[in-house]
Formats: sequence, C-alpha cells, structure tokens
Amino acid sequence: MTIVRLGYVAMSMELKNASPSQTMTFTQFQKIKDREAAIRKLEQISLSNLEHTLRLLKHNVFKEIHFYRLSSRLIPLANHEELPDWNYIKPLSEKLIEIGAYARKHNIRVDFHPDHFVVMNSPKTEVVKNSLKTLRLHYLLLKGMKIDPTHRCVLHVGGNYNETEKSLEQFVDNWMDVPRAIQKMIMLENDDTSFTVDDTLYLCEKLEIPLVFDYHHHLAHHYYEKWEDKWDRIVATWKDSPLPIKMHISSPKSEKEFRHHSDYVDVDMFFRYLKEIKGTVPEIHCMIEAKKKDEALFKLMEEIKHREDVEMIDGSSFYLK
DNA sequence: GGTCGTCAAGGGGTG
DNA sequence: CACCCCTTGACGACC
Repeated sequence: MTIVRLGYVAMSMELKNASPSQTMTFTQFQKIKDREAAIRKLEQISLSNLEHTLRLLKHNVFKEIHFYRLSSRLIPLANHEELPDWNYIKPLSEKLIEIGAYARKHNIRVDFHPDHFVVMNSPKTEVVKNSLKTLRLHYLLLKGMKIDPTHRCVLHVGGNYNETEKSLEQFVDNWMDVPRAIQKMIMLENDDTSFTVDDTLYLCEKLEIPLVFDYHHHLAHHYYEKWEDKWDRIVATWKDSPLPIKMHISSPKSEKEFRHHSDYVDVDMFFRYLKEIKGTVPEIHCMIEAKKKDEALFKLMEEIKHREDVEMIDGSSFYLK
C-alpha cells in the first residue's frame, strides 16, 4: 500500500486577487526618479506577495492540500545587479516567520522550483554566479521561514551544449564550488530536451542529490530508456532525505504540442504510472504541473475517488491499494 | 472587458 | 555570428 499525496504550483484558480508573483521590471523601476521610493515600492510588492502566499496556504488547509510549490518570484529584482545594497529580507522577516509557522503547524510540504535561467552547469562563470545568487535567495527565504532548507529546491541539470557527457562533467566541476548549505537544498529533475533520467541519475548518484522524476518529461525525451528499470535507483537517491520522495506529474497539451502542459492531468496516464510504483515506496508526493493549477488537482481527485484500487484519505491524498 | 505587446532570463535552433 | 523562438505571469496600452 502506498500513500499518494498531490500538490499544486504557486497560484490558485479559486482564490481571487491572490497572486504571489506580482512584479516590477527594471524598466519600471528606473522610471521612478526617487530611488528610495522605488525600493519601498518593491518592498510593498514583496510583502503583498507574501500575504497572498499565506492566504494560499490557508486556502490549502481548507481544501485539505498539504503540498505546495512556493512562487520563485516573491521578491522582484531581488538579484538585480543594480540593487546590491538592498536588504530585501529584513522588511519581510515577520511575514516570513508567520508563513513558516503556518506551514509547519498544518503540515504543508513547501518547496521551490526556480525557473530554467538557473543554470548550474554553464561554462560561463557569470551565469553560474547569477544562478548561485538566485539559489541564495531561495535559501534565505527558507531560513527566514525557519523551514529546514534540505531538499526544498528542484532544478534542471542545465544546458546540454550538444555534448551530454561534457556538460554533465561541467555540472560536477561547478558543484564543487557550491556552498554545502546550498548543495543540501537541491534536487535534480530529468528534463524534456537535454538530460534523460539516465543522465540525471548519473549526477544524483555521484553527488548524492535526490532525483525528482518527471513522467511527462520522460515520455517527451527518453530515447530508448525505460524508466521502470531505473525506478529503484531513483527511489534510492532519497534514502537520506528527511522528506518523502516526490515527483512531477503533467499531461501533454496535444500530440503536436507534446511538451506543453495541458490544462488538466490525464487520469489514465497517471494510473498507468502509479500501477508500476505501487508498493515500492510507503508514500509519494506528486506535484501537479497543470495550467489549471489547484482546479486540476480537484478534478483529478473527483475522477479517482470512485476507483476500486484507491481509498481516500482527504481532499488531496489517497491510499493506493 | 477582452486583446495585444512588453518584460526578463539562458539555451536551442536556424541560416 | 545574428537572430528569433521557447516559457511564465503580470501588467500597461489600446479599442
């Protein structure tokens, strides 16, 4: 028997006026003559993003959802090179503590997925430096929430540069210069164009990083690999983690636009996968990456609650019998 | 109140 | 090497 718990990404289709990703571009920032006023505006937006995050967590509790991906755009321009003197954490510290306390109290697993401009295997030192800056932001946010940062931040391997082996070794080289505290925060995910499960496993096993299996990416980019043969090794990358194994689940938009995320998750596709892993792990958390966000989660739960091979636990989790 | 262009980033792909 | 596309949500301008 396996417990399956579902989560969703960043924003809710139900909760109105609650974007955790409001922003200000550098172009807009520069148009404000008074630099101090512009920074205060950034702080206002950030605080609003955090307040919306807290509202989303409360919405999650009401809907019995215990897995949530925080927005990686909580603080606009936090890493901008023109704002090195801005202590963006300080004015937010109270709200961060409140968010962290709420998540802990209600047992909500939170994590991050910075966008694909974080490229840890880039041959360009500037790119790696900026990537580290972004990771540091994520680390400070988690620390500010008083949440253990271990395995809270999922990344792609990075660029392939038409040389898979070389680009994997570049990752290893660059990894050696990453501070230990940041290293421990990272998980790696197989992607849909550059690095297969096999490629990603190579890094995860060598560097002791948990692998987040993305089923949709695998279907889009696997050559002749069968994920089923590697499942035990994927599970093993989580053996020292304080958190249960997690994965990503989404469905192709169409045959033609296979890589794009569909509005909802195809229940048959999901269960073809679950059938294979049943009993291999006591618990698995599945992050739903669908255009319709939490609405996709609710729809999926509606579709599976009548199945004979499941027993419902709450609004977002069930036993797989 | 819809629709379109803009903003940011790095990689990927084309010519 | 030049160029445009990918992706994402927000947001402003426009009718």
